[in-house]
Amino acid sequence: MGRGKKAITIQDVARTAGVSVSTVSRVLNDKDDVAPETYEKVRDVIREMGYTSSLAARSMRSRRTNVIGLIMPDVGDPFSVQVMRGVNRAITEMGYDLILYTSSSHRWPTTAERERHYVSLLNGSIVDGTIIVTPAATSFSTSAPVVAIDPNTISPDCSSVISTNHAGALAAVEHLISQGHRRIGFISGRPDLQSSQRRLDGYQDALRAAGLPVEQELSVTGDYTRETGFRCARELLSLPEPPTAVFAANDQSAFGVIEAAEEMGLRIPDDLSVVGFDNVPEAAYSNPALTTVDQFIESMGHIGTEILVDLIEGRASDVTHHKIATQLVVRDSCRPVAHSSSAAQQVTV
Amino acid sequence: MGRGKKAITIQDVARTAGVSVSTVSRVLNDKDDVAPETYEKVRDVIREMGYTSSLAARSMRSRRTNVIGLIMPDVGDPFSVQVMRGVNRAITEMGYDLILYTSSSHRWPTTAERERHYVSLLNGSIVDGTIIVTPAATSFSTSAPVVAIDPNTISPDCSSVISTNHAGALAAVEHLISQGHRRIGFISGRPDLQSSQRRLDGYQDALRAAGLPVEQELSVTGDYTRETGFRCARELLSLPEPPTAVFAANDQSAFGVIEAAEEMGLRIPDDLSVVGFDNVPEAAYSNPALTTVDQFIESMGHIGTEILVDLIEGRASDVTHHKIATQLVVRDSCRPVAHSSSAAQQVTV
DNA sequence: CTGTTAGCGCCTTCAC
DNA sequence: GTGAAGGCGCTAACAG
Repeated sequence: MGRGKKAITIQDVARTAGVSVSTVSRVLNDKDDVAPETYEKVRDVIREMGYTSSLAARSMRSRRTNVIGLIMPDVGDPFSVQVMRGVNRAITEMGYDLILYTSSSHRWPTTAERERHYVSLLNGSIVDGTIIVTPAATSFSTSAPVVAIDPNTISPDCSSVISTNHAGALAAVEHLISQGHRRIGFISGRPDLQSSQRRLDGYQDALRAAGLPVEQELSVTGDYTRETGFRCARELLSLPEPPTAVFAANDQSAFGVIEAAEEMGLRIPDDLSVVGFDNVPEAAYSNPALTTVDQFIESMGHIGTEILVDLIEGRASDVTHHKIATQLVVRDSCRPVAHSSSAAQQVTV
Repeated sequence: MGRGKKAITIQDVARTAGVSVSTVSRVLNDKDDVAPETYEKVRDVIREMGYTSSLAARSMRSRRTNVIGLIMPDVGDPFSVQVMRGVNRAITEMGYDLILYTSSSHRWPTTAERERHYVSLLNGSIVDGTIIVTPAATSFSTSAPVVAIDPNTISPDCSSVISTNHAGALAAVEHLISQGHRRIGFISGRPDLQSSQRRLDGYQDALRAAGLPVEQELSVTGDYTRETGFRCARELLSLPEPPTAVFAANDQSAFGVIEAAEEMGLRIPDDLSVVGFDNVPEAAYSNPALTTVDQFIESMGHIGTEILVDLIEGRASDVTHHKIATQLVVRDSCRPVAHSSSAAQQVTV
């Protein structure tokens, strides 16, 4: 609707209802010491005028807005979207509103600075607390609580939610090994994230446990994006002796691997086995359906929100680091190496 | 980081810089009447203290926050995500910040009421204007401008961005007809949206133009979701005389159709041709790759933002309704009916 | 029960 | 070029 219509304030409501602003405020905040008839009358006026109290003014007076902030690195990537779903479900249950903050990355030199800017912008202003997904920053100066989903390696002194990345990676690589794969490539995630580091450890530990060599050339550094997964896969598959299987640190990277393999004329799983990590919804729909490690991302968002609300409402005060158990999900992107064409290849060599 | 740390205010900055708050305010807003040395000093103090002005207080005084709001029906659905990408790119270019508002749906009886709540909550408060995606509400009482992406049928008196839905649907169905399909099913979208209505019109007009009958049973009402697409497809394919092709009003529905077809043992495109609408990124990755109508969703978000910013900055005052041209994208989910098994079926009947 | 009085943190005249 | 005062819309004491 058009311009010029000045927003109606609590004053307008008070005037037309014939009461004082404080009475309206009381009704707004459901204080009990208001006469039923007055309450009704004010409620009616509020409804009729379509009045909504100004978030800005409200948050300036009371230290509670019932709004929580969510800061994510990139809207649109499946991981973040899943976290958001969990957060959204949680706030619904707990009676909060959600504000997602995002911004022009180019105005800030580094992601970390950008994040810090948002946190201080939101926190102690219009938001009671903030959830930050895969943070690059390691500390925040703010009066309101912050919880990190998939935190940085520099363990921040804020609460966090993370999954059992090491165990998950172990399970994924063991699965591959049990299928007879000996040359297993690895594409890591964003190096600054705990999850990435732990998955690399898991990969290497699985190899060692099976008595396999940990070869440098089979392990390349990615950043959890599809594009990088694609590039890294090309690199791995162009090796003189390419891997027969690739463990990608997340599903996005795994999709990149599949794309690269297809482009190079390799069939999955016949010529190359691929395992991802995350179990984003797309993993089930991809072709072939992706074998991956479920880390219950939605739950991570949900639990993170619960922790945050506990902090906000004073039910908790310590920093907590919640761990979520992962689970291997076997689908169609892997098969025993014996039947793969690489085996045939070995014969010819 | 921890609790208790009271947020630092402009007063703190003023005190430690040895100037008055108004001087700090001037520096903050880049007013020119500040002595260079004072400016430098204040800037330094601000940086050192890590001060960020309170969004709440700021937006209460000045009618400009450089933040625009985005309200979408469901975070996570590909259409909304694409719009968000476009909006995000636009605000980056124009130096704005973005706040996405979402909330507990159960607290509000209808989507429309919820939307109105957000608009009045954000607008005239912490946001200079709002973009609303596929709105259910038809009007908003607010002082700040609003632009709708894919607006409601009740043409709202706010600016909007929409694509040439009729032409797009026409092209899609003509494509199917040119391949020999005569029984073409249609799954509509959310009935309250202009886009859905126009796509239905396009479907019917294409049929009529080709001299084909418009049969009631071949046209079912969906709501742009994958689940409903799935249900509708089962319905269509269970008909005594099922269609040989289905035009789904959007890609999500089309994915549902593909899923349903597979579950019923039909192969795509051999046994059933499918066309979608939107050309979301997933359409290219699906199996088979989906033939669809591109409506350049990201551009819709980008252009919508440009319109909004023009409104905010006073460069425009009229409501504008921007149209984006659609384009048919042929991929692998359709094939001429002559080779399909339905043709064989006709022989046996 | 309800109205009056102070500000919350900031920006904007208006003096100096 | 800079400071002081007023008020944005609202809530939280206090009075009555």
